[in-house]
Amino acid sequence: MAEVERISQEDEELKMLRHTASHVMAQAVKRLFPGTKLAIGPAIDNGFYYDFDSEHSFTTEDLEKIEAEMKKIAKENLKVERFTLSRADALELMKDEPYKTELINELPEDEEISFYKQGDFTDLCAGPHVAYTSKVKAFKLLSATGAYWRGDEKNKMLQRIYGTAFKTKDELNAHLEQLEEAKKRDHNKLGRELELFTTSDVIGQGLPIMLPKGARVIQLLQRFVEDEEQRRGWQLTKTPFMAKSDLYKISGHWDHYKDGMFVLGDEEKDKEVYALRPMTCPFQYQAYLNRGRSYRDLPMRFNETSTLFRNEASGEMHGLIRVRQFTISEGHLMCTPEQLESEFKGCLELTNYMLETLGLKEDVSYRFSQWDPQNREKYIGTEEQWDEAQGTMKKILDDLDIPYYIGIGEAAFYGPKLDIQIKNVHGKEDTLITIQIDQMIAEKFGMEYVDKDGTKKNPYIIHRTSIGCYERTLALLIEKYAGAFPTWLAPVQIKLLPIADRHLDYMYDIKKKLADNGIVRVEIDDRSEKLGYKLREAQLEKVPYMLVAGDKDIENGVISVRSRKQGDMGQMSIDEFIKMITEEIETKAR
RNA sequence: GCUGGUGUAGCUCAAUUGGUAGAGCAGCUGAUUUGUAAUCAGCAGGUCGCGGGUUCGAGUCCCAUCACCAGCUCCA
Repeated sequence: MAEVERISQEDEELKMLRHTASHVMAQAVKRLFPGTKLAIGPAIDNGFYYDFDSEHSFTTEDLEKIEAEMKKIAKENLKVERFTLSRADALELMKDEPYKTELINELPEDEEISFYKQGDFTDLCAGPHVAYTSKVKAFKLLSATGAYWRGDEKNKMLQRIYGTAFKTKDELNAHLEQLEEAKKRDHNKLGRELELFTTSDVIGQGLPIMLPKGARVIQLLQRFVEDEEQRRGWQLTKTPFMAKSDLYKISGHWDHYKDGMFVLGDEEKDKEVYALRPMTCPFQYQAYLNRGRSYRDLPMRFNETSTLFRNEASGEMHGLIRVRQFTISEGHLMCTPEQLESEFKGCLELTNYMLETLGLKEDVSYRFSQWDPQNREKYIGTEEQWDEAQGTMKKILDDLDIPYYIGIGEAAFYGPKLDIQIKNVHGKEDTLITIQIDQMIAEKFGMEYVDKDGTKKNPYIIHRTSIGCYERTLALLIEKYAGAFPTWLAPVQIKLLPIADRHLDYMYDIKKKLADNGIVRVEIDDRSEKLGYKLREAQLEKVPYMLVAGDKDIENGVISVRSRKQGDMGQMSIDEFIKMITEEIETKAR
């Protein structure tokens, strides 16, 4: 299948409309805040933005004013006209716009310099646009935030206003409603409400506390992953959470990643400096180096449920998606060049199996992350080595028919990656899983094997995760299922509801019987009679099964079953129920 | 790290221009014994994120700091 374009589902017309909306917004801002300088204002997925440089910092109230002005501009029904200028005339026209001037100066010699004009507003722009401002009628400004000029943190921070626009008011309202719905599924809100995790001011940023229910889900995932990996020939290691700086100097992390590490001690003063590990690689390599290896030992597949520490910048943290301490289903695979393709395939198959089981398979996309030859200091190795590693990966991806897109500059410092990307409920994309080929680091660590011909060679290394890191994966699962986990993963699978106090003992018997059959994620609501069946929504909706018992059930020795999926299932014997739920858990049904 | 916003009870939110911190839900106690979204009564719950300052007096104003949120940059 090879490289694919990421096709935007939006049609060109909608893009044009949004682009024009961004011009209308810029026009409104110029009218209301005359000194404002313009940067850029494109259409994006789901909307548009414009970056401004202004003394005034835009507030929510300003957004309302700008919206009102935009409505006026739409009403004025200005014609949107395109014209072109010579470079000199273009620079003259934009002499008060430093950002536009910079853009004009960087346009290639032979490029046509086009402008779009609507009434009192003219903007440097490649277009295209809709013909009249009156087309921009169903729009809404969403937020005012900061953004660096040209996306570079060394540049000035500008003010970005995001908005969205649709052809009709109905479509706009539907979209806004969708945004509200997404907020409700947000793992950072829902996960706290459901008591999966919390945070604490005195523990610190990016260090979530897993509450019993969240810890339970992660434990279930972890057992599932470790068992499956073992089945597929992976060997578990347990390596230290920290090491002397020596280790990271060999791996190159000390030079390339030190800012991202928690360093214990002072390099100037202390004889030895330690650092918490930001990745597992160099530790598992030591396991490989335990003794001499032969080609007969390969492939060697090491896995580890590995806790890592990364000193992320303070503004980066987000719920369980971006944290400073996390636990990843880590693995490193040492193999011969001949084995690389089939082993890579094995890693991918394992990953796909995990994604399918979790129900996330249809939500991911594949990114072939390559180095950026323009930014050499970010990477180790020679151009030849990178060409070879990327060539190998390309061949593998093509042979495996993976529909990928390319991400330049997204590679690890030691090699290319296949990143499996997923979007959260707000449409923001993150890496869930990564599989990387590394043809460079084995040599640095002196990792060798004796080949058939008696010569020593460096193995190829695949760095990979099978399910990603548990915190992030949990976050995505919370959002995917809106907190209603599949039965096999649900922290509480069954809620027992006695009708009245006198039915409580019966429920304790039921609970014991379930426990005897290995079903322990069970809660008795022993206050249900006190609450008058006032059941908390969050709990009720998120629990796969509720078992109710009253006089009639006890008389017949049965329970009344209510399933989240199927509703009222009527009465059944406890044995029947156990059989049913056990099967559901075993098949990991969604 | 940068830009902007937000921190009042477990949760959702009040508190005139600076003048004694309130409500609903949740919790606890008691009554009620009821077939699935709200039974009744009572009780308790707060160093207004933390620390300074201004003031006769600060939840309200100022400074600093921590955390949370949106975005940028960075990243699993």
